[in-house]
Amino acid sequence: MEFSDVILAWYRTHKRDLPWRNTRDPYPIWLSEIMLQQTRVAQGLPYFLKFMEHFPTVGDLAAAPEEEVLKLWQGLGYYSRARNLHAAAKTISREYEGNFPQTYEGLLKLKGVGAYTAAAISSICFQEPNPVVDGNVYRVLSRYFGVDLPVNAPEGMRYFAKLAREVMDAEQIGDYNQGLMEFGALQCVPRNPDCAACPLGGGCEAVRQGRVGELPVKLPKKGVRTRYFNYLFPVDREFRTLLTRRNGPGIWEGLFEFPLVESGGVVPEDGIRALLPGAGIQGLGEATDVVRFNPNPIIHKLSHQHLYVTFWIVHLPGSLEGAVPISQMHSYPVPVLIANFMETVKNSYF
DNA sequence: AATGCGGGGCA
DNA sequence: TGCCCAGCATT
Repeated sequence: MEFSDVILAWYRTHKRDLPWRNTRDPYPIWLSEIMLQQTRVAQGLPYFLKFMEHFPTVGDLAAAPEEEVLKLWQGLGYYSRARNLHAAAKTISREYEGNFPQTYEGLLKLKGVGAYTAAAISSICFQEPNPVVDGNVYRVLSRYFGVDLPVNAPEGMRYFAKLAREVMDAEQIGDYNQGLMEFGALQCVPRNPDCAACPLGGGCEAVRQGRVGELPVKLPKKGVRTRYFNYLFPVDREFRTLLTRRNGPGIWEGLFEFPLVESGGVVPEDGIRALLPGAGIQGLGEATDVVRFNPNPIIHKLSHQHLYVTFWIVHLPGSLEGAVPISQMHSYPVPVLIANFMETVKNSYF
């Protein structure tokens, strides 16, 4: 048996029963593919179920306000995926009369759909023979064929794209693609794979050379940036607060947050008042009282940034312009960091 | 060609 | 702690 036959045979007996399998309807396939970009199945699954329930069709998704889409996406990260998902739904609904493009090239035009996702949808839904190349595929191919080109550099990406096409099974492309990814996720795992139990064992170049632990090769990524965030949680006379939308570019674009002042380091208790104007919010200067909420900064780690976050309670004697009742602040799409604070402050303060 | 973009799980 | 995850858009 050659490579693709082993993958297909393995897939038939090991495939997980997931809700987007056993369908060729592009809507759930597309939704799952977007959600699973850089995201584990276990993390994306509940979001998929939630979205399918709220938006049974692409038309339902297109008709929703972006804020509602972001709220449902809250916690899944990489929020541009949600905004692009929504934009693509509008395109499909309004320009394509609710029908998905049925070719790789057509799918590629949709916002948020790149080479991987176009290959996945076109192969699974329309049997177009395009190989998917994701993190799983890089790992399996680099090991089985003993390729040590960096998978995150252009030359390596071109090489693996070509290799992937050469070894695919064009006749059963949908199952082959899903099988190869499933194989990477369950058998050819990143660390300490059980090569003794691998159906490809005999033909694996990495096993033969004793280099399983070295492959795939990845170029080091840039270090993380450290930032200091001071969130001002205004509480006015009528127990209302202020939430503003983050307009990009940058992290959490499209999500809401409390007035924010960034500083060069952790701000002492007697230093916060001088920073209030930095939030650019009228009325904060009239605060009777500004109290640090968390004694030590909350360290919120993102892939590319480490945030040291302090929340400050800003008591206002008057009435705040454009404020939202504290009882309703939970309905806004916010970063996990803000959601956690809202939950804590609700339990400990009010 | 390089960089930025979340959050969670695991050894 | 560092690495990885069904990648993409932007520069």
